[in-house]
Amino acid sequence: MARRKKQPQSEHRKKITAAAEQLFMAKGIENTTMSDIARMSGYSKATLYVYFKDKEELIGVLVLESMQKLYDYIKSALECSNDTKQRYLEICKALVRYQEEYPLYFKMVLDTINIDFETTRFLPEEKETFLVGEKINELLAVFLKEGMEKGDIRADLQIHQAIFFFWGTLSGLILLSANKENYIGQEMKLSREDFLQQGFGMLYRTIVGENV
Amino acid sequence: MARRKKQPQSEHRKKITAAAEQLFMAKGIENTTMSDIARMSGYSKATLYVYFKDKEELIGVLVLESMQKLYDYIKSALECSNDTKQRYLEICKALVRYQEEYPLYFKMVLDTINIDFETTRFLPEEKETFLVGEKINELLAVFLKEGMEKGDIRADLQIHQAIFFFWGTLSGLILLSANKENYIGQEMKLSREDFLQQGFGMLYRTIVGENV
Amino acid sequence: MARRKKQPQSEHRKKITAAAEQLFMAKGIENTTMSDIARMSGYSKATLYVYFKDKEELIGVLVLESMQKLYDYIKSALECSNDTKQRYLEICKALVRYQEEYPLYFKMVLDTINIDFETTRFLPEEKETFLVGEKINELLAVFLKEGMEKGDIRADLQIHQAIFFFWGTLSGLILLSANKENYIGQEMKLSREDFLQQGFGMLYRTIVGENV
Amino acid sequence: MARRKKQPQSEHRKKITAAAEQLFMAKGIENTTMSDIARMSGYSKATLYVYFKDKEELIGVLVLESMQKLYDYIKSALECSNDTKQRYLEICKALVRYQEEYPLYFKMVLDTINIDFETTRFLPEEKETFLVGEKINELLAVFLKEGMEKGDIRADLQIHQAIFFFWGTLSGLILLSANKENYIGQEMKLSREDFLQQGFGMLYRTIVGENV
DNA sequence: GATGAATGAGGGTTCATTCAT
DNA sequence: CATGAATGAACCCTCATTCAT
Repeated sequence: MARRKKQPQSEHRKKITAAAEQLFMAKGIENTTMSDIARMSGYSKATLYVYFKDKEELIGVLVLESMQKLYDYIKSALECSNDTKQRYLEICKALVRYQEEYPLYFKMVLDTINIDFETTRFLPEEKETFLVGEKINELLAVFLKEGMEKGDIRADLQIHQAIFFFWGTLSGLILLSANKENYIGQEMKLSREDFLQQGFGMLYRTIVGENV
Repeated sequence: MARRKKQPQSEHRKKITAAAEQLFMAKGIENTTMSDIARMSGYSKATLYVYFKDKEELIGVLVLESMQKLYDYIKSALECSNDTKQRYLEICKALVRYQEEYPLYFKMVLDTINIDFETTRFLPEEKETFLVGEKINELLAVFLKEGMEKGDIRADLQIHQAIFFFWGTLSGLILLSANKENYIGQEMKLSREDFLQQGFGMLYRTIVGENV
Repeated sequence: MARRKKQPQSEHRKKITAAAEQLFMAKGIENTTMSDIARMSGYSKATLYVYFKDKEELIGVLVLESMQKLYDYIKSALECSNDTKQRYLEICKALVRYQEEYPLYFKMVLDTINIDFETTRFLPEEKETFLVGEKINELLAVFLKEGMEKGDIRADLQIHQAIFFFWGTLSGLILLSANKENYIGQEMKLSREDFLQQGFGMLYRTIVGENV
Repeated sequence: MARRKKQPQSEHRKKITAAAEQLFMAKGIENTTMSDIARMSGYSKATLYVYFKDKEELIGVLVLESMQKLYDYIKSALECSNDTKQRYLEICKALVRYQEEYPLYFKMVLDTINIDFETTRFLPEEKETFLVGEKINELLAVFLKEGMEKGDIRADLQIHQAIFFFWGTLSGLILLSANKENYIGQEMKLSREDFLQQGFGMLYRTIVGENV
């Protein structure tokens, strides 16, 4: 799945991505120039191109890394408890945390990734990102199945569908609450956290099983 | 609804926005240059600046127009029927239609609009867009209230919260289904439409009243 | 000497030049656009070109007007008194006043006007400005002659030369004192006025006659 | 004298400033575009921006260089002789030469430089230019003092004042004679040189001492 | 005469990218 | 491997000016 001689992330690549990360966060991806990254990472501009094919690849790597973090977050979330609802809420927290740490990639992941790998040109990193996404989906599938077995979750639930349903609704909720935090605070008498908490609760009810 | 110029939307502005619209759609906003727009609209680059202060204003006008369309869609949706569920589903359809017609603005509206008008610099178009958004929210508030009165919708629902909940979840769902249409088709045996239909249904259940 | 149908400055032309004047003063000539002038004068941009061939002509007219003012100032200065020194100092004051009122043209008059009318392309206004300049020089010539006759001014003075000498030195002094007013205040303990006063005095001594 | 880059004046900067110089001279600063400079210097437009932050800096460097030349000229002038009058005339010659070689900067130096460094934004080059100007003033101060000690120059002369007096009058004279050379030739029967020579002589008399 | 409409011809500046060394 | 040096290709925007009406 790898390509570039994978020195375990060549130290150099790490320094560069670290610098890029910081700058992307501070000024946005579009507003960060390769010069900026060169300056901050301590390499020359040309050297950046030794380690990365182009700016796109650099971004791709960062997205991939963030996706791997998300995988870790969700994995941890599932290990936190055995209670289905508890675990569900931990997953939500993981997503919130991801959005807070990587606001830029959160959107990208929802937007462009997971494209048709037959028809579209794509970076190897994108494919890998997709694969990590798949692994996350598997994690979620297992979680749902276990919940169903316990009777905590509706038995008639279509697992794949539910996963997508949650991806969509949860990310939509989180994104909105992030972008309109002020507005939410003013209109309702709710903090972002409380608003999300309630939203998460409502969504949970859509899959909740009979025996609850 | 206010226009700066006397001319009832000076034809020219229309031609220009139409060209811009098309190009934004095809290549994205960032990748569309004023030269592109000039070429496609049949005007010279300089003429563009006669009718629009700058690229930003052009975009702002387009977003505003789309928002007004969305308002119309939702208004129509509510007039379609008296049945609460029916009306809800029509609203969802309106959103889907909006996303299909204005995929670019759909994201923008969720992202950046509704900013703090005290602290941030903003275009008059942005403020107007916000105002139209408010009008949409009022429409939705009335809809929910009526549903509650009929007993179709839970009496304990916090209206403002519910509106935001739906903005977030519905748009998240629609966006996801748009971006990953292929993937959805492959993974599940579902068309985008069916997937959305089910999703809309699940979300409706979160607010459904006792007497149903 | 005139060309353009001389309605005695067509009212319209006056309004336009007045607007231009004000803007040139406030923002500099280069930074004032024809649009600015149109807006401020209440005419359309195209109308400006009905009354003036181009921006250059507009400037030319303004310079000419200023030159005519300077003529008036100097004429008045000479009528103030019969004492040669007194009159000299009044001329100096006239120049200072001119520089203060028309700082832009002061420089232009010294720079570019009075060109070779055989070899160079020139505006009719430029020629007229030149002619006013000549009239000023005649005024000064008479002044010097009268001073010489009274014995207040050296008898061996070459009149034309002296006039040029004073144009150069006085304008140099005035310009410098205008541009470096702050610096002068700090370095010496002198106001601009006092510095100029002393300078004018020193220059006067270069032409002063025996019987003083 | 300080250089930002390590390269001992990177050859490239020299080529670029040389091209700019030539073009500024021929067409004026405003009418010279970065494209012009690129073409003439043999670099691409983008390369210009590698070596200079922007057009302003390019100009600043040129002005600074010219100022340094002027310093050299005046220094040499003072070393030419021990006779006060002789030295004075050499200084005048230095100024004339400077004006002939750098007519553009001659004006700029008199116009805008020496600004308040507290209140105004300025380029490092501008500050340096100012500093060279100060060094020139010191040279002149020493010259005047020596002349006073010898009794060649009036003992009651205020040195700072005199320096400014000469800056103003000499530069005014030189500028006028440069701009109206033809006119001078026609009106009087004098070459520019002779006119200046006489003018310099007259000005010298304003400071000449008792024992002459 | 007055102008609304339109524009040609640039302007300075930026940036991802390349390549010889 | 690392980079200094160089650039092509745009980009957004401005302005004096023209011309049909």
